[in-house]
Amino acid sequence: MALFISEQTNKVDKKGRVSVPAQFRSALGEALHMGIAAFPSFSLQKQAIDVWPLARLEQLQNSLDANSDRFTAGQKNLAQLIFADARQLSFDDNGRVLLPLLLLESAGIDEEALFVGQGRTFQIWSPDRYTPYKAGIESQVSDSEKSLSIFPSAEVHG
Amino acid sequence: MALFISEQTNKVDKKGRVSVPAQFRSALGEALHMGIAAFPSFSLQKQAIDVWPLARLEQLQNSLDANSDRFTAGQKNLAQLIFADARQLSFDDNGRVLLPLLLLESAGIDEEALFVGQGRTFQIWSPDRYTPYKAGIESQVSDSEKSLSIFPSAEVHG
DNA sequence: TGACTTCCCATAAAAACCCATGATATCCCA
DNA sequence: TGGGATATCATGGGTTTTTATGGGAAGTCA
Repeated sequence: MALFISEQTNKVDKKGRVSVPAQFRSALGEALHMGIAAFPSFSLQKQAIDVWPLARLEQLQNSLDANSDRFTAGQKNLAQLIFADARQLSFDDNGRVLLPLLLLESAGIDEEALFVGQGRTFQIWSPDRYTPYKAGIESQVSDSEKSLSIFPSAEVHG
Repeated sequence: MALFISEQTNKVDKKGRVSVPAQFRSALGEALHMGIAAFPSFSLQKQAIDVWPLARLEQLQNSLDANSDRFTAGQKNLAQLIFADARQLSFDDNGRVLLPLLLLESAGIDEEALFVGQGRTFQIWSPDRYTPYKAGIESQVSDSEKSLSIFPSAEVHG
């Protein structure tokens, strides 16, 4: 499955429907039919919505089944919370999903939903919340980190 | 995949399309079909556009998945920003890509786009911005650096 | 019944696709 | 080696398709 990249703002209609950006849908590929899981982003203190392809949740469960000992108690708790809070979303014929009210509220989303690619997953933000959040992230990257190749191994392998 | 070298200026038409130099396209080889990712260059304070073959982004994601501990917090943030700011561009039958307005604006590109090879990646500049930038770079190379047989690794790797 | 979905159709804007052209560059053969 | 024939390239413009979005009708569940 391809990566989720780029940002895009789409409208939330009065029924709570939003178009998932076409690029994200095609990045899902086969996984499109399985659907996606959305839950308040724990890493962001529930400021936004995290979206995973359902297959990724299955992977997590498989991991837990197979190597339970490799997870800390905290990680297991987190997994529990994710399974509890996640909502499975499915696509209509136009590539839209219905965002449950609970999720919209927790992310402070009203009329517009901002989709943000994060590689293997993506997020959905209220534009108002995203702007300052992103500025914060940017300020946490030092100039030297910006100018150096982001690949630790790039200098070695070339 | 071959390297991106040389400079070339091409026109941006009113639809926002630009021909990617044929040499760059052939340097992409197979990667041409995967497409490329373009984002405001962090190392250049967003003065220009950085372009990576999509495969390079995938490499980065794989790296993050496998060796998360080898990255600094700042590098992880930078990766997040890249995934958010990058736009996936694909080629039409004539070797053109559609440059999103946001990227054109951030790079100050109007009618002409200057492609600059950077080895494994390339940049896209507004010609107006590039000229003084390049002059600055040149002035920062000392005479001794110019005259030395450069690059320690050149003799090693060949 | 009433709230909420799901399914269907309509539409404007944007993007992808297709074809045409002039300018270079490359090839080929006498 | 000259020079016409042949590709390739950059560029423009029209047409078709996709995308995002809205709303109605039918279906579902409590």
